[in-house]
Amino acid sequence: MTSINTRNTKQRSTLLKCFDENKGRHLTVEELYAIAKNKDAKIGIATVYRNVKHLEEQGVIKKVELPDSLPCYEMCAFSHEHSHHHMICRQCGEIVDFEDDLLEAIEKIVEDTKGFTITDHRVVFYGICRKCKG
Amino acid sequence: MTSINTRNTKQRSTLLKCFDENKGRHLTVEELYAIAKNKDAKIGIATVYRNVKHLEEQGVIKKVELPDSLPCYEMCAFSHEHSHHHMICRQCGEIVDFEDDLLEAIEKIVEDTKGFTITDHRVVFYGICRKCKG
DNA sequence: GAATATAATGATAATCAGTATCAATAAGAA
DNA sequence: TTCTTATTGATACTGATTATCATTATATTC
Repeated sequence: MTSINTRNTKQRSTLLKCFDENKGRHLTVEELYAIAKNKDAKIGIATVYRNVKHLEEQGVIKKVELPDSLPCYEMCAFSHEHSHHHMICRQCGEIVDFEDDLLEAIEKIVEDTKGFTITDHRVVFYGICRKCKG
Repeated sequence: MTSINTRNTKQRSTLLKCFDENKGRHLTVEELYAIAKNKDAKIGIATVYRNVKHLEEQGVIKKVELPDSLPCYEMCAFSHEHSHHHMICRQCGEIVDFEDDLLEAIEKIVEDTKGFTITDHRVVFYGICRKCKG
């Protein structure tokens, strides 16, 4: 379970536990820091930044960048189980996930016409959610 | 041609001219500042930031946020003429535009299943471009 | 065209997210 | 237990963006 040049510290497993207990949420570094503080009041913000970078490099968590907001992170396990994209409501700001692999057809067309081999994509839809439509 | 509570300054039209002469490019604030300096050596960076925000609010330019990079701006006229998305090559970093309205089918599905009325979308594809594939 | 009100400017201080530094700590191998 | 060094916490620093403020200049009114 131990990687080369990596040590399993109390802080790192605390942060992993935070992600694990918040599957399905996207956490900013500050949010993660606040949650982690409840488990380890002495944890430092720099440690949170360092471990977020580290866990992202290890492929444990995934960065989610939505427009006009700070980057968020979520567990890869979750995002793999449910390959999903994001919809943002222009009115209430709520972020709704939706599972989907409908983009594959589009990717095929782009690959054919542009000679561009697509490995990944990020998609955000904007609109008005069901709730705000009343 | 004059809006309420708005004055057409030399600096603002300089910046508009910069955008107009760079249609199809995405400019960061710093890039815009450098280009504008050639036309008006005395223009200040704060003025560039202020006018970018102003022009965006007026719907004259559009913010383009790509992952892991600074926000860019482009003229809306251009982005309307050619509704386009972005492909980023993982190898050389080149950003390729592609025109498309293939997402409409997907939007219809999302609207039907989620009750979410979609008004806009932002899409980034990642992959390897033709050049890098050799 | 002069007077006027105030939007806009330029310079720069302040803010904010994220990174670098560094001495102290602690994980894990020997 | 000893030892190497990855990691930590505190904090200084950086770079991008925003706020402040005295000054300038636009556009309206006379």
